[in-house]
Amino acid sequence: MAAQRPAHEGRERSADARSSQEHRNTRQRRTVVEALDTLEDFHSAQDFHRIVADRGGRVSLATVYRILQSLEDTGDVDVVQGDDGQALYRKCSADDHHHHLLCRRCGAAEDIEADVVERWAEQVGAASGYTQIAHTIELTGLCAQCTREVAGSS
Amino acid sequence: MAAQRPAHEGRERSADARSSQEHRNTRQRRTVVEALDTLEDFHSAQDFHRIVADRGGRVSLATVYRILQSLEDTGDVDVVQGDDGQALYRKCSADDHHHHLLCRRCGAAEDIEADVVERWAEQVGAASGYTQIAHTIELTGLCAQCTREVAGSS
DNA sequence: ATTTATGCAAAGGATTTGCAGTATC
DNA sequence: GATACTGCAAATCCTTTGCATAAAT
Repeated sequence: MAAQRPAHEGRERSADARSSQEHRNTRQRRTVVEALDTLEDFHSAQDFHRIVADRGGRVSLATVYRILQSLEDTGDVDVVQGDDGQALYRKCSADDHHHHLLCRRCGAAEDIEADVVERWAEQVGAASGYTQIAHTIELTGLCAQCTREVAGSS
Repeated sequence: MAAQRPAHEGRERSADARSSQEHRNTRQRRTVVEALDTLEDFHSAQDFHRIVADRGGRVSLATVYRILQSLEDTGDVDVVQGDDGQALYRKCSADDHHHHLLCRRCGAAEDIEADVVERWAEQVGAASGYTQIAHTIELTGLCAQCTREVAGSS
């Protein structure tokens, strides 16, 4: 019923409620985490599977899903729901809350901090009597590069 | 690849690029649209199918999907991707661009206009050299009612 | 040795599509 | 009557699961 909601809500999570569970340090887990660390932007589980495969890693799709899910539980990845309904994962780089600006065409991603919006969200929520406001904010557009390319070909 | 993007982008759509196509006025279309008009908050296609059925309407699931899709194209519904990856539809009450504040607990939804953010989005995008900025902004929280109820039971 | 993780294949759930039949314009 | 719309069932796509096996502690 509720709409999209990224792993990170507007609220901060207690710094100890995540990570360092008793996960077994398997090759596939290491492989996926490494891929995750390498990539800057959001990718689907299927993407990770392919990416890992391209790099010579061999991890079954089901396992990729399981690992990603486990990382989601421990708060080590950000998750957003893609347009087409597939879940997109990205390493949780900063511990602080932040948002993204994605290029619709090439997938590039930039982090953007948004004090303004943080405040705005709290404000609007409060005005309607809502509490525990969390927000999902994603900006998409065409990066400078793609803007040029698109202009050139049209 | 790109992240969630609601029916309404940050851009305004030309007031005539939507609605009033040459859709045939079929019983099933009327039925679905009526349900849509009745309900205030977001519901999945499957929800609509069931709701319509409960009211005695007989519209196949596939058709519900097709109608909802067509309404999306004409800009007559707002669409957001639910947590579990299912698309949620709601009638587009206002003609202007707006966002939502949803209650995580009871699903209530409020419209919120957000000039501030509109401007902010443009600004941030431009600062990074991005063009054609679109934004997805969803606020979730606990409505006043639910806030009370939750407080009472914990 | 125990216990958790992995692979594979099958199962699920949401959404789409092909096609023949039907309703609308 | 032509054409768009519907229903049904099959087909996709993403994701989850059951189960036997392999690996980690």
